[in-house]
Amino acid sequence: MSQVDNLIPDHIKSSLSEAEVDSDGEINMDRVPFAKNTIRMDLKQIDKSLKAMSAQQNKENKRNMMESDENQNRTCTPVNETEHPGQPLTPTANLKVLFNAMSPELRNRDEQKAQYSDEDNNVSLSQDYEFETIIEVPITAEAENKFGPSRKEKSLGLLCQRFLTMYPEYPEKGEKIEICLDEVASELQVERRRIYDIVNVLESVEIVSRVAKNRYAWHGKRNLGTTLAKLKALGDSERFGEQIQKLKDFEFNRELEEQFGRSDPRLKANGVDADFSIFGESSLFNQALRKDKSLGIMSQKFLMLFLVSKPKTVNLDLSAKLLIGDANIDRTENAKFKTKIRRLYDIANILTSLNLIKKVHVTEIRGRKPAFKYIGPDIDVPGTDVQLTCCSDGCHRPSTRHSILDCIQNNRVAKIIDAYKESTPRSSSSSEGEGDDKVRFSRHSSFETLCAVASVETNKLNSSAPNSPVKGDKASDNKGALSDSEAKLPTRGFVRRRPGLKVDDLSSVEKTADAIIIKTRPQPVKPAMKQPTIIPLTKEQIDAVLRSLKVPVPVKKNQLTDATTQSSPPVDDQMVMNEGYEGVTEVKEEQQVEMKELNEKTPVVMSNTPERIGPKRPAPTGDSIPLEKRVKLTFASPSSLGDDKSPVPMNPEAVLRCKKTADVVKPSPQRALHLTPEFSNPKVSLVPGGDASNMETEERSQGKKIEIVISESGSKLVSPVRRSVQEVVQLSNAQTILIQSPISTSATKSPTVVHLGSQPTTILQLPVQQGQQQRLGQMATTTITLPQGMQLLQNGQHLMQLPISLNSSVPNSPRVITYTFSSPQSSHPTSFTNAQLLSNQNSNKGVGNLSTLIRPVASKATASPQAGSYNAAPSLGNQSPIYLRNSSGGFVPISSVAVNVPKVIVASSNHSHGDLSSSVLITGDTS
DNA sequence: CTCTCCCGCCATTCA
DNA sequence: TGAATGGCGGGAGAG
Repeated sequence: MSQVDNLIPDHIKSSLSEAEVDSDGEINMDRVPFAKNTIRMDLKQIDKSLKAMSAQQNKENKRNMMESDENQNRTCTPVNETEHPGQPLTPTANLKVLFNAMSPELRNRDEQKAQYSDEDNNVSLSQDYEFETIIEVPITAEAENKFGPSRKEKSLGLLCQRFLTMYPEYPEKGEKIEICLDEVASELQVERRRIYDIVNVLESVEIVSRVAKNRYAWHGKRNLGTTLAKLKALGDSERFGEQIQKLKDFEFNRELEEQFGRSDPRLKANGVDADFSIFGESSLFNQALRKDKSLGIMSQKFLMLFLVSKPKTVNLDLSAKLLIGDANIDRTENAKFKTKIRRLYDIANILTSLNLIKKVHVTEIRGRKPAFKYIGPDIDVPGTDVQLTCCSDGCHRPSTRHSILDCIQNNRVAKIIDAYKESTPRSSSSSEGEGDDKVRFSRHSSFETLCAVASVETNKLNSSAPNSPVKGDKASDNKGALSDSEAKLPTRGFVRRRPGLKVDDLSSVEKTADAIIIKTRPQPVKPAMKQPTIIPLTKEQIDAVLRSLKVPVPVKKNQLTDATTQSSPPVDDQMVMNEGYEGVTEVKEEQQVEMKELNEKTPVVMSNTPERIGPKRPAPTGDSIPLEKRVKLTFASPSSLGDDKSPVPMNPEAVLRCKKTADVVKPSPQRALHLTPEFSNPKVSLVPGGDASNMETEERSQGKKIEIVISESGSKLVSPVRRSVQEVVQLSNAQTILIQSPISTSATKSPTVVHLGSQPTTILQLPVQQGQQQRLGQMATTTITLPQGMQLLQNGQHLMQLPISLNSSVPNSPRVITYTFSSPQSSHPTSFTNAQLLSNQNSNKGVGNLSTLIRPVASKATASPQAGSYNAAPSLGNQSPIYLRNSSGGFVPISSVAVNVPKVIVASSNHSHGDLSSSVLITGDTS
């Protein structure tokens, strides 16, 4: 140490804090970062470097001061810092030189000392920001790293934070704040290049918007909620959630193979191992153009991934793959991947500083992985300050190279706008925004078009009235064929209606061009039962958002029912309307029936009343119906039938409601059909803290929700004629039944009755295909997922308890697991072993969410011949099979059982996902 | 070693 | 045409 000590000039020594100088005057090099490795150099060299640096720094400071005065309002080109080779001009460059000369810490201290000795304290902050920071940092072990412009201190996130502190988070209405990039760069003492990075991301969330060269308008976070909502709507419309889920399945399966040597056949059968070119098909994820690689657009896509994911956690690898559009990209070799990761780090750091995301660690099969979790405003809950306007400040802003929300340069948006213009002659009356706050920033040459678009959007918002021409046209077209206007719509989907769809027990029916809403009796929404799954936007808002983006949305006849149709994950289906939204208040109270159209490409009506649908629905001829459809229905429970508070008259018809997003020309990317969405569905709605009695009450008082998913298999491995139905029946806030039954359209005639809880009678009727699946080569399975404790009929007489004993080690050793359950009425315990980790994609926040599915593998399959291709069956031994009873009095034997174990895959640092809820998956023969 | 991500070259876009 | 932007990847700090 003494040797090193001798190399340190006295003036540097004196600048060291006491913390680094021992009582005997000897420098404690252990507390001087980098000193050990860098301080061995000639004193003359050090002094020379210091002098050069000091002189240069002073020169730089003077220049900056002059420029600062000069550039108050001018747009200027940054000084070319490379004009002086060998003579770095910027502090950063100086420091780089210094780093080679001596410890940066020592150098900084020397600088600080010189700075503060030569100048008074009136030096502008911009001149000595770093120094000031350094001076005031207490010298602690943690703070040591902050001495000097360490790498962390120069991080983009920190820089962004400093940027944000320069302007009000929520500026007053009408307050116009302009940003000069030069000033900011000067203020923050960074290169312009870094400012561009920050501004681009801020622009992507509409915190700023560009108004002219070198000038931006500051909006703060006033538009943040709206922007996020738009991103979510766009992501939903593009069904990115499904894609993400598919990719997660794919990744999970691959890891499964790597770790355990086998993948899940069902996932494979559902196409999870299909190539992921679909990620590149979407224009939103098309990286072909330079502008599509913009940091801002990338930021929006990145945010979108969070907004549509369940849970809102994604890792960079997954994001990069999605953004690149190649799931098989080599993450270690591929330069493209590395670059993408770099950019995502940049974005993530900025978004982190915006408190939109935070870094977490996710434990997966292969271990702990870093990831980011969305922590921004929850746009899934009511109360979100989402305005009807494109932007909350009334400024129709999204017109930039760096926004996928750009409705000017986005062709699809433009086409939609044109279509609306053609079909809707209207005078542009603007009601958006606050009249006194319509600040429009004109940067784009197509500003006029921008205004036109804004007007169109406004009209669209206003056109929610029943007499909208567009609506009328669309609504009148209910013959199953595409109307001209529909065909013109540049949408990804198209409407395929089923005329005359009827559903029993409907309290109201809504028919629109692309949607059918089936309403049943209203059921009172108990405050305590408010679901965590709330869609914050009204239908009008969603429509407006979708229209402003690129997704044609149905024009509703009755807006009272529209708020329920936002495409969103099943979790969010519990729609509790926000009272703050006028015109939808009634809906709020009676969200009895929800038809959720999850697949925008295939708006096909599905009903659980086969006898009515069947005749009007042509028998499936395989490829005759290239549609995927999901319809979610909620049926009022008998006890609630008398409480009809619905203002909507009963109407025994169903309304097809589906977004017309299918691309008529381009075949829709095939979608995997799997249980994932349902399993992950927080719609299970386990209310934390809710007790059993409450659930029981709810079970009786509330209606059941049935989600029917009819989809053409997205897998290349299965027959194209295969069709499946998934039904999720929410029996209460705590119980969900999921039945997956490949059916033909005429096969939904034999509902299965599931006996639940204390309900003595029928609770659920599920269409079960009979005798069709084998002929059609379909997977003959009926899958029911029951939460822990749910009871099933056994032999049509007994309720069978299915207690699941979970071992905490299960998640870590999924290969060999034995589960045993028994019926209280039966002395025959049933067990199965050799369960297989099936899926990890369903980790959701909240109690009862499922992330990992364990199901038995085929080794002990005892499936009956009717079990078809399904290869999983429990070892039921010699005991009597467990049956599900169908409505016709027959019984459907259960052929397999699986268990949903607690979510273990995703574990944030606070372990908020470590619930031990579980459920049972029962597979039965459908014949 | 991998993970992060700063840095600035230089291509592209803009005015 | 020069200035304004910003894509990109080398390479180094951090862990």
